[in-house]
Formats: sequence, C-alpha cells, structure tokens
Amino acid sequence: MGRPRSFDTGEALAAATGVFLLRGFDGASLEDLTAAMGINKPSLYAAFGDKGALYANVLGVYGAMAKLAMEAALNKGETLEEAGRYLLGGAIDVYAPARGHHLGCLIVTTATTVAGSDTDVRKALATFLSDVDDVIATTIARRFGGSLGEERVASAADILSATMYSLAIRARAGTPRRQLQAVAGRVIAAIGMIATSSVPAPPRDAHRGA
Amino acid sequence: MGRPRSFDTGEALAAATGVFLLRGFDGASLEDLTAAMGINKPSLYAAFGDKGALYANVLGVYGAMAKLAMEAALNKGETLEEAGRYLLGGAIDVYAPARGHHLGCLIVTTATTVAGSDTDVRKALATFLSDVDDVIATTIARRFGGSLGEERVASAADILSATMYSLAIRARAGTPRRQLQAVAGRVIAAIGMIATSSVPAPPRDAHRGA
DNA sequence: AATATAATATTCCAATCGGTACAAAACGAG
DNA sequence: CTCGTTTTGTACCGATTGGAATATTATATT
Repeated sequence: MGRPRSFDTGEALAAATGVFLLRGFDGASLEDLTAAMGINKPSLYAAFGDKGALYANVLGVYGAMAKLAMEAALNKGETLEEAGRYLLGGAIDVYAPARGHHLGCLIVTTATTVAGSDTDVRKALATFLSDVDDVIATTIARRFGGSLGEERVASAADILSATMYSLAIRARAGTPRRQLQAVAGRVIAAIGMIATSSVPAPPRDAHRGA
Repeated sequence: MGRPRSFDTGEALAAATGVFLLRGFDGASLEDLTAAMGINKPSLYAAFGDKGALYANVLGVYGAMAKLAMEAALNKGETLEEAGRYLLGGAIDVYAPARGHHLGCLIVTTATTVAGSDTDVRKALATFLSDVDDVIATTIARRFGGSLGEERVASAADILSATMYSLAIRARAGTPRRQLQAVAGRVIAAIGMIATSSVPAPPRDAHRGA
C-alpha cells in the first residue's frame, strides 16, 4: 500500500546507465542522474540507496545483459569464425551504434576507474571479467572444442575477449565503425588461421597438462 | 632570476601520474595531487596550469614513454612470437608489477572516462591508440612482414594491441600476475599458429586490395 | 469517507571541490 | 647591500557536491 511509484525502476536504471556511461562515476552528479531518470533525489535515494549502490545496481544489470548477449552471439553461426564474427559485430553495435554517440562499454570505461579506490567494485569487475572468460571459453569449447582442440579454442577465447575490450576503448575514442569493423575483421581472419592451423597438439585425446 | 623551484618537475609529474592512475581524473583531488607531489597548490598552478593541463601533461609523457617501450620490446627477439612475448611481458610488468599495486594503464583506465566529456582528451586518446597501432604494425611488418605476409602481421598487430588493453583491464581488477601471464601465453601461442599457418594468401608480392 | 502508508517535491546542509589573493622568503643582478 | 623577480606557504573564496529533513500528495485498506 501507500503511494505508488511514478516511475519505472528499469527505465530509471537504464537512464542512469546512460549517464554513468557518458560521464563516469565521479563525473555523474546526482543532478545529472535525477534529471535523466526523471525523478528527484529523495526518490532515487529511497529506491536505490546512495550513489554507490545505484552504480552497483547499474553495473549488475549491465553485466548480466552483456553476458547473455555474448552467449547468444556465440551460439550463432556454424563455425568458430562465424560465431566470433557475431560476437564482435554485436559488440560494435553496442559500443559504437550507427545512430548515437560511441560510448563504449560501461565496465571497461567506468568500473576500471572506480576499481582503484572501491574494493567492492574491484571485486565486481574481477567477477565480471572471469564470467566473461567463462562464457566465451565454455561456449566455444562446447561447440568447437571437439574438432579444434582445447588449446586452440582457449587461445581464441582470450583473443575474442581482448578484442572486445579493444573495440570498447576504440569506440570511446571516437573511432568510426568502419575502422572497428576492420579491426574485428582482421582478428576474425586470424581466428580462421588458428582454426585451420595444423601445427599444435592433435585435437583429440584431451589432456590437462601445461 | 627569482626564487628557484624547490621541486623537480619530472618527479612531480611522476607523482601526479601515480595519483591519477590510482584515483582517476575526477577522483584525484588537488589535495591528493599536491600531497603526493610534495608541493602546494599555487606551485602546482604556476608550474603546470590548472588540473586539466596537469593531466594533459601527465598523459603526454605517459603515452610517449609507453610508445617507446613498446617499440623497444618489439625489436627484441628473433621471431614474431618472441617479439610479442617481450611486448606482453613488458606490459604485464608495467600494469601489474611484482611489487606494488596493480594499477593497469593510465590511458585505458582514466583517459577513456575523461574522453566522454572532454573533446581534447578524446582526441588525445584517439591519437594515442592510432600511434600504438602504427608502432606495432610498422615494427612487426618491417621485421616479419617479408616472411609472413602483410595480412598475417596486420592481424597479429591487432591481436597484440588488444591483448595489451585486456591485460591492463585485468590488472586493474586485481588479476594475479600468473593469470595475466597465462593469458599472454595463450595469445602468443595463437600468434605462433598464425605465423606458421599456410592457409591465406601467399606471403610475397605485396598488394593493397581488400 | 477516514486513516495508515509510502512516494513525492521543496528546501536546505555540511563538506569538499578547484582555484586564487596575499604576504613572507629565496634567489640573481646592480 | 639593495632591489626586482619568482616561488612558497597560508588562508580563503564561491561553487558544487552527495545527502537528508520536512511537508505534501496519492494510494490501499477499513
């Protein structure tokens, strides 16, 4: 009972995400946030807690959606190259949309900064990075590990995650989409070379040694 | 003539770099900066200008030294794999030193945030990223392009730069050195696969088409 | 309709921010 | 030794920050 909320929590959180993404944590004032969210400071405080708690909430939903999107992208296509193309292409669409500003990735841009002073954010960042590694490595290992071998898919996973971070940073610098797509294309081409390389250990007979 | 400076400009700049690296631009207060630099606010203002000018100065020397270190590392070793190992190993030593805190990369951590609001920093960031691409691509193309072909070294360059960004972010999250070295090792292994791959276009007879 | 409850809008606050005025102090030049 | 010049230390400034106190409004329940 009581007076109902005049705003949607999810929409408000999405608006806050945009402000944090644009200005960073310290740069996003409560005035900026409340203006974008369409609410007042006491409403924000009552609904989400203080600024740090709001940021933690934003970070949580952003990270969760990002991981889902990555997993979905990696399940598309028929080959490792194609799956990687979907992953990086989707990242470019998020980091540097065709319409609108190129804001990059919330976690890469803001969480890394906050992590210097805030232990909780540092842990959340570490957890996210680990989860992303796991999502990528697990998904492509399940799909292509049998035919390509564990070592090659592990290398490909590290390259794909690294390229996503690279694209996020480049988008933040204002790099045009065409150049981001060129970078992604060269990385995907390398993934293709790795997939067809016949140099390292044989694909079958999994071993866990160094 | 006049009263001489009681501090060394380079040392003060290095101290400011550490503060910006730890706290970020907004998080670094003038009190933090002057305390670390061992000077007073009027001295800082007279020597470097306002906070933004100090940051620009810090960013400039940091970026210049980073590019020199990258070029030097890439000129070591005999093969593309070895050169890449030196590059990534050096990056790990900077981002996550064996002694001291793991602060990552100043540009990845702070410049990306500031770039959202400050056009000058965004341009500086774009220039740095472009310069890094150029340093890596040019150096390894000169050393190994003849034997491996332009396409493979271009892909390797993008992978190496992306891996450096990845390592910087992971270091910021507190990832242990061993794990960073494991990531670098898997990427280097992939570089080796690319170098020995025989799939794509022939190495010789340079062409500039798509 | 009356009441309890919860969210709203306005107003305000102590603290901190980046930046500066001012006067004492330390040098080179004459 | 004295003067002009530059840096240094202290003290201070207006502005903005994150956050909270208060009072009003809107709903569900009775």
